[in-house]
Amino acid sequence: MLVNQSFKALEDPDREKFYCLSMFPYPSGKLHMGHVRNYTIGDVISRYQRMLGKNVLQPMGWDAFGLPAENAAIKNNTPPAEWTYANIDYMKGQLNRLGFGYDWDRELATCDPDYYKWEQWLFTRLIEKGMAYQKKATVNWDPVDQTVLANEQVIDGRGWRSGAVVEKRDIEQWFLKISDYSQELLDDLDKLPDWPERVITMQKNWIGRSVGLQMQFGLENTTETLEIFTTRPDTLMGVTYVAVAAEHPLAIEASKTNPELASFIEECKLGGVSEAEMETMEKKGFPLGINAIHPVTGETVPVFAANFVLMSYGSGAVMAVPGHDQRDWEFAEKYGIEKKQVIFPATDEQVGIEQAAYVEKGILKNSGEFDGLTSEQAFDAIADWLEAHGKGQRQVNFRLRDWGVSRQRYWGCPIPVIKDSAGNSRPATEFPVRLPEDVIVDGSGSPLKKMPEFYELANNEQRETDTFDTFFESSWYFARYCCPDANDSMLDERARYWLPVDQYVGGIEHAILHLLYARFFNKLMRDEGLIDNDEPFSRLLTQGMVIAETFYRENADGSKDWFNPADIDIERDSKGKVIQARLKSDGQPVISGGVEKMSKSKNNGVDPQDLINRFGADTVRLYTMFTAPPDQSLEWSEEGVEGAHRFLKRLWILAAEMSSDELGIPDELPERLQNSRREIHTNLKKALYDYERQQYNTVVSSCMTIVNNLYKLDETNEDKAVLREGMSIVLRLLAPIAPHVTHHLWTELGFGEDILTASWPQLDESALTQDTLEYVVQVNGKVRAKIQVAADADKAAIEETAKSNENVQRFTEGATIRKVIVVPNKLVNIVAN
RNA sequence: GCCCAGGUGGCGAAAUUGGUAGACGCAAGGGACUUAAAAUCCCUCGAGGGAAACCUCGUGCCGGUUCGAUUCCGGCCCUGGGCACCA
Repeated sequence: MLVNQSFKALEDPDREKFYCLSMFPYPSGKLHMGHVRNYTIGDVISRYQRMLGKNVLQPMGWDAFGLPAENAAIKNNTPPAEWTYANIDYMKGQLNRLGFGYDWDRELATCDPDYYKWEQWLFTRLIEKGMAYQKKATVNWDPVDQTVLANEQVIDGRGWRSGAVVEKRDIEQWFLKISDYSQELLDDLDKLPDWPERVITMQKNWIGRSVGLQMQFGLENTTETLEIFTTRPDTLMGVTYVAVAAEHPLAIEASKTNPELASFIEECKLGGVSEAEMETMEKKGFPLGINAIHPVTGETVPVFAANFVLMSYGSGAVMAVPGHDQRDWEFAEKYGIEKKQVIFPATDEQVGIEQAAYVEKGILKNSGEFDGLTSEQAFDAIADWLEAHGKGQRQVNFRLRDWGVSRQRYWGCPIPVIKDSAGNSRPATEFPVRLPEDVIVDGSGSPLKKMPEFYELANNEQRETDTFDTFFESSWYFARYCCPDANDSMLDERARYWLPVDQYVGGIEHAILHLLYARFFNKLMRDEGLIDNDEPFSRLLTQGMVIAETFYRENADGSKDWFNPADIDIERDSKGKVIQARLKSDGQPVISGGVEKMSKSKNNGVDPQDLINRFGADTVRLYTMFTAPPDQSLEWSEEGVEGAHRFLKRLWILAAEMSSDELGIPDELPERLQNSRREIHTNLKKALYDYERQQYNTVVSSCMTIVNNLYKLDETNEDKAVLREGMSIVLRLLAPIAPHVTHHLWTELGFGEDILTASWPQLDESALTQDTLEYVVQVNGKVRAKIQVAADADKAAIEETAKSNENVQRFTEGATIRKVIVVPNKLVNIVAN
């Protein structure tokens, strides 16, 4: 195939490389508009960099393991592998019809044993290094289907298929010690100046470094202690109770003699494990009938079991300060627990804790020897006291938790671990550990657990039947693209040539998890000696969602039927405002449900294939680039697509009426044509700037303005020369966005062989010069006039012209001019009163 | 609940980052061409007032800083993304 060769990337140490990567798709069936947008942005950047002369690599592949394949398998009775490979086939055809310049020789699919064998190998290395370990973790358990559910499969606390109330269950799982890299993952964010600020902030908050105090509360009548961490030691003297997880050993022990507590603990097992659910559910607790001993005062405070404390995070116990933490305040209010105010405002302001917790920092009172200290001073004083008394120590804590990579699913990479009859694990030694592909999935239990031919080994040993989290595969694919055929190692020297990725493009929804895991994996691979770079992605562009209007009718039972926007007619009033929407087929009204992310459930998706068939790939690409800046959401509009199509037609017609004579710009041009050239080059300047800052919607605007100006030109040879120059500029500016049309016109007009290898247009600064400039004149900040001033006029002359303007005089008459501000080349503001 | 964004004409948006608010496009209205329609081309297009010149108001809401605020600061409201097993 021709496209294959044009975009084949070879390592060439003599050329500046540019690795442009778009997040690979999950092969769900067919491309959706979100893919089209993502890959158009990536392709525009790749072609732009290529026209700048760089050695560009743009690969594509498939994030092929995942839950939807199992769901499709249940629904259609097709093996996940078969379904996945068929989807890959179809979607690859679609990508090619959109004209994306991929090096298909580097294509990879994560479900290919030649791919996943290397992550199995790496995982066994991590086990040997102690970077991977096993521990119990809580999952959503569907008691009817006897299966683990993803958070997405828990709807209102119930299993999506069975409808059964979901329970929490602790099972043994594999973890990666990402927490060992917390500090480096945080620090290295400073090495990423070309990442969006919001992504950096989100990652920082997610890693969540805090300096606090780890301390031990005693327990009455035992020698045991409770480990507790706090970031607010200054409020320690306000502790009035301690809360432990419902499944904390202390709670379990107490429940043996307390049936009410036992049933409370049972109740806490209901519901899912997601943080959003944990944080928004009603906070409940139950006293254990045990007291904890305050480490400083020695006073006793009651211990509660609480549903919002999780056993698997931290030590499963928290101290509670109702006076200065809102959640603790509400809990204390509910259970009649004492609230103690120990922090007071540093100002004269009177703030109590009767209505709500006082969460600000301030001055300590009611805190014994710490009275009068500020919160900051108290932090150190209390930490020193506890350290001196051996009851606690300062500690840096991270919110980031170790990454649980075990999944109790079939369609994933088998975890390469073998267990002996005693349950001891050892890493596998031969790779790949191949996933059987001819498998029946029925939605109950784990298919691999029902396949002795997979897990049974000699000597009574068994294979692990869990598979990896699919984030595992997507955490290193960017490196494998550099050397997808490396047979002897995970990566080879070619990875050192191409990495890091110069530009990564993908959805904002990946701002935290995927990007953090990929950064982590990059460091794991570096520490394994496979690559040298610290960070995988130098520059990041997070594109917004594709959204569209929704329309529905409500049925008698309250359910809704959703109609596709393509099947709706819109009526507007004389100002163009929408007054009514009707279904085309029956002419009856439908209700507008607002603008939402394109989805099957709201039936507001648009099929890219249909668009390509009707308008061509260039129109679809141009529309997605023009309608919104890449990082904002893009609202679908049929009329907008027609507008993009209209522009390409205008470009085509203008070119068709041109001659291909090579006319140069004469040294002397009439003022009319100097103005035309100034318009062209002003817009070229904007477009060059916008290409660099990746704001492609205004690149297209500038191109449209240039074309509008070219349409105004006359028939003289001088006009034709300006037209030819303008056309050569606009074609190259548009080439990365609409490659097919521009390539055709480029060769047709005799500009060159291949626009892809054409030189990037250069700005002619001399075309921008002007004899006179327009200044805006303001009086007290309000625009009162526009004046023409010679370009070389000095400040005094500009002021004089401004003051002498008739309308300006109207507004300054009778007032004293206090100040005149002149902003060069822009404006004059006269301050008068 | 917590973290992060974003709110500008009828609509998508722009404003080179503190200096003319609304570029470019869509929709709408008027006109030209046509027997007619489509296509194409030309004009109008934030709101209110005024023959006009021009004036007043206007960038989610309230307040502040500044000669000047869509842009900076403080407080609210709404919408969207993420919250560790969707990808």
